[in-house]
Amino acid sequence: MRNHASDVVERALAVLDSYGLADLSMRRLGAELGVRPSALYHHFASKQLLLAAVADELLVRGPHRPRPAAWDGAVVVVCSDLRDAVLAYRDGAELVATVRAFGLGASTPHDELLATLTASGLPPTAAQVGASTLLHFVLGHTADEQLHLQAGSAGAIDDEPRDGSGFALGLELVVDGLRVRHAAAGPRPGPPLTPTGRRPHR
Amino acid sequence: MRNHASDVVERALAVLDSYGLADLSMRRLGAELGVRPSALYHHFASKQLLLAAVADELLVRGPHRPRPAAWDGAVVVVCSDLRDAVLAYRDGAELVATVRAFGLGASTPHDELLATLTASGLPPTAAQVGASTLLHFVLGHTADEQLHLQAGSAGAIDDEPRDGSGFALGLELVVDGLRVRHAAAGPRPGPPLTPTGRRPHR
DNA sequence: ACCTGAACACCGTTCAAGT
DNA sequence: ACCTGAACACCGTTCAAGT
Repeated sequence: MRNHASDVVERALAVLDSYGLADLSMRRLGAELGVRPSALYHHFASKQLLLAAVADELLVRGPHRPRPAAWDGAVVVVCSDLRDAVLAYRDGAELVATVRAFGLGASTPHDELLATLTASGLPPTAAQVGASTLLHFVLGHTADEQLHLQAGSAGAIDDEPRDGSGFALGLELVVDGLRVRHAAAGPRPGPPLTPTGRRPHR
Repeated sequence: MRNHASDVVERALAVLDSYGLADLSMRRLGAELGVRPSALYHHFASKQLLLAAVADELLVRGPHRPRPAAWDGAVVVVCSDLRDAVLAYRDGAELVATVRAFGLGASTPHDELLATLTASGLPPTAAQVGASTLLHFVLGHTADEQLHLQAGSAGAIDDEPRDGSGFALGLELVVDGLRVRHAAAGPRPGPPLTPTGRRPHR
């Protein structure tokens, strides 16, 4: 089939969106590409590295809105871009969180948050904690939303429905005395989430 | 061998602490109990349910310090207890987070946080977001600590060492205008983390 | 009540060999 | 450069049958 690494990543994104992260196996992906699973190891040394590449591609495909000059406004936009990027693919938040946990992936949102918070005048330790906290917040909460939406559509877990209108209603974060107003974006209108926990951005 | 469900949970905690969550398989656990893997399904309908019971037991074994009367002080203690509970077993934070993500487990910390924030006079939506955010923060950050400590000891991932002195250095959370001071506990002395990402509490 | 034995339908990964 | 074929060492789960 003469696939490129980019073909593999693209197909992986399609499998992810259609069947979810749990069903994104090397064997499944190989079959989808008309290739033996072992062939994938020519392109990626491990599944972890493959997933890292998939997560990076997912983030690249997300929105990249212009950053406001003010650091607190910039933080809001970075977090919103991240949220929209992971919501565009099924299990996107879980994927990015997993890759991050393993210390892989480009981690552009983390770097940008850290740079923004540092540029705001925060001491390095506070900026590190702030960036880490914001990422946990956005990815964790968004993963919850996606997971519960899928559970609801699959009928796997019965749970009272959560409001999916936004992930940081009226929330503020104060890092070492400096305020990040609505740091993780307030309730936004936007199209509602699909029952698969996926939402097209733009 | 005539095991009880409680024997299975106890042994699972031992396996978790010795070999980590990834190596806690039904087959491994069965072997450790001198029993076929299928025997475990007499006690728990699925691995998920087993893990939920293990996570609950882990939380029960954690510290339960008295809650201050003031709601913001109580939040600090609830979060600190949670942190110490999950730090007492290898991969504890990851385990509890996983179980929580699947909507299983007693979720006592979540309920208590929600009750505390609600009692503070927060509107229900803000209390929900606050409880969820605090949990993501504590579990996410603690999981990072444990994971990176293990990675360091195993030499699996090379990464600049993070300071493990605390997980919320000088951090405050403001939910809907009401301040939760040092909500997730500041730097505490306490014994340092072991290289396996585990710390005996008390 | 608790467990065995055997099977089913899967995993990630390695590696010599092919084209 | 990309892939096959075959193997290795695993998974979770089901289910009739044993004690």
